[in-house]
Amino acid sequence: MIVGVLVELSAKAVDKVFEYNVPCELINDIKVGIRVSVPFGRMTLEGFVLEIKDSKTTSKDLKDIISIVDKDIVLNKELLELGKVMRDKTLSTLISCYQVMLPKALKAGRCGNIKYDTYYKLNNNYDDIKFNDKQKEIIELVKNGPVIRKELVDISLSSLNTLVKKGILVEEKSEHYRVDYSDEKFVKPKLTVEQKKVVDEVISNNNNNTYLLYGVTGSGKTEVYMEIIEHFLSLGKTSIVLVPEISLTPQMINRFEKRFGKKIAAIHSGLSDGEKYDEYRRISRKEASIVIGARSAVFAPLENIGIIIIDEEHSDSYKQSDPSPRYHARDIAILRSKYHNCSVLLGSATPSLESMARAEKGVYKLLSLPHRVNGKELPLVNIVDMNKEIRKVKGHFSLELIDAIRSRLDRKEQVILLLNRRGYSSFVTCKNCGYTFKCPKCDITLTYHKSSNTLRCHYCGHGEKVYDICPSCKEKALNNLGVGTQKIEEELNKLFPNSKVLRMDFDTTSRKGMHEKMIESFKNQEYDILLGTQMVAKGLDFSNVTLVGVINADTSLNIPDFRSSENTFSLLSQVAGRSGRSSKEGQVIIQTYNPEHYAISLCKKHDYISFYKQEMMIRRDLKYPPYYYICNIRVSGKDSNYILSEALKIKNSLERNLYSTIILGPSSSSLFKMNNIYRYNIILKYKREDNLYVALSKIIEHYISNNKIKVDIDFNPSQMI
DNA sequence: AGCACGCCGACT
DNA sequence: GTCGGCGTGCTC
Repeated sequence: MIVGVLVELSAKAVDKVFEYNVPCELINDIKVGIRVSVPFGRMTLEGFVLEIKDSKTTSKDLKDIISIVDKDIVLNKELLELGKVMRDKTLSTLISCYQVMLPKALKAGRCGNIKYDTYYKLNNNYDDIKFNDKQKEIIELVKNGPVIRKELVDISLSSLNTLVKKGILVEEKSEHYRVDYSDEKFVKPKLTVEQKKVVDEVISNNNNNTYLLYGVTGSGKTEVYMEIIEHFLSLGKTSIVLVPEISLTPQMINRFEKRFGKKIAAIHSGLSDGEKYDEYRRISRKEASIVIGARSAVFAPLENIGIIIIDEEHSDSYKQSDPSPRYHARDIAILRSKYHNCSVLLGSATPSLESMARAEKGVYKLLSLPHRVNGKELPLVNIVDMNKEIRKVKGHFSLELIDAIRSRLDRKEQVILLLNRRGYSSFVTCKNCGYTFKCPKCDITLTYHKSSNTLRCHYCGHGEKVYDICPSCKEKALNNLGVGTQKIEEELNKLFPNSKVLRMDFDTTSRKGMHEKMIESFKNQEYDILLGTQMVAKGLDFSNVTLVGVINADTSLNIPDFRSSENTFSLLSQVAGRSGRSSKEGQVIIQTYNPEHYAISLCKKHDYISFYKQEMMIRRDLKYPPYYYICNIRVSGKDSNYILSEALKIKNSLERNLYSTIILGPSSSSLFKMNNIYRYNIILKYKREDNLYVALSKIIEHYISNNKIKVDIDFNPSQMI
């Protein structure tokens, strides 16, 4: 038997099928999609069997497969095909596409460990032997059926082994899952008319549709998801729910567990590799039929999928950007939905412009939930103009925000404060008027480069000198921005010495389980104020929170990215939605130096539609998505001169081969020199370019086995650093 | 990724 | 004359 094997090395040069002979003793166990161990050059590698080329013959020119790694298939037919489409769409290696689908324990070159429970039971014919007291005790314990080892208290392993040796006891092993879900029953809430309508639409139309569910914060999207899942469960179909990792908290998993019990498998970063492996096996064995997880859960090996749900669909966490393959979970979901002939449901209070535009064109079907389930209006949003407040503020707090916090503390209500700290790049603003430097061609914030004391645009490479006088108000008040949560915490402690502040940011939540613990203790009202970065904005549901304060709305607005307005609008809307979620009225206070910016003023009105329309006009004028696609070509290496000259060559070659594409750059990256690696970006903007994949593949081909330069291609990048 | 092959500089 | 530098190419 001859099989085609893809080995575990993720390099373009070896990203192809190699043929091997299968020795006779392995023939019966060989299946497509299995993991095998093979000799490769002087190495021994693991890989996946992709095809059975010839079931009869063998060839002298081929090497033999060494062994089969695990007896079960790790990649089914659907995933094997999906990987090939992914490779073609992302221009990455096939092996990397397969590896990203699997939990660590099942990736080629890794091994997982399975935990077992040991049981002891009585062998059928054991009499006519003399027992001592200990042995009689054991027999007494196990005579009514198998007993698990850990329940045999005070009994040593050696006495058990003796009985096993004598053939009196039989030892049995069964797999033990490290994660367990309760099966408590739960009364489901009654849906509103609005919610029911959405559910009916999705379940009645049992076709291959992509729905965009635009539902305001607190409109009960999760309830809708669960109702739809239940419907498909009753038809014997499975479901996938994708959630941004940050909102995949025990609080959230609990809601699904209460409704579906052991039917769910939740895959999140809080699980160990072993626990993830166990969850994955429960899915493969059809023991779990509802998978909840972050981006990679879109590859869950479910069969007979009824619905794929992507919650907070605008979240950039659905795009994998760092290691290749640079895929978007939404694209994968849609590909899988075609295979399963099921629908995809994208949900958000602030849909991405791409999705909304598709819904408008009729590519997606638009559904909406315009009201909150508690019947309350969305919270009142007050904008504090920090330009006017500047002489009255104490540290980073305006008097208005201080008063509002004080009144909640007096009423024993809770406060969430958002310190907006998206991104890492530094930019220059005017302390006096809020002016920021923008690129005249690209309309994005210029980034400050300390080494050359210049401001640069990362899109087109435009650069200008830094002045210390603001061109707008002529004051000498320019500064580099960036505040930390510790600083704000100190200010809070001074302003409200009797209040308990819980600080939640990357530093305080990096220890395993801390994020969950903090959310739990804030919910139990052990703290008065929750101060945090982006992570306090999503999905949290605290009934006693009646005030949300945004310390600095502008930071995300000033990020050098064409999506900065969109990201700001959605962040502010999301965090505003944390206020007034139960019977008490909610309020939101947003501090900003740009009160008239549409991303902020329209957030005050909770007016997503107007924001969408205004932002779309800008995107059209500046040729950004969703009007144009963007592709980023990142060229990196140690020799700066060589990298730049090759980047220019790439640009020239693209200019010769592409006809309707706008080519920008090469421009130096904001992390221009990182670990002594220099980076340049070439950005492509195109509507339709038939020759694009061919042209880009040729470039990749050209640099195969050139280790002085690395060329990475990112279609629809979420950010371009 | 590894490892061999191969073609030019400074050495016993 | 040889040792070794690492650029190039191959691995079923």
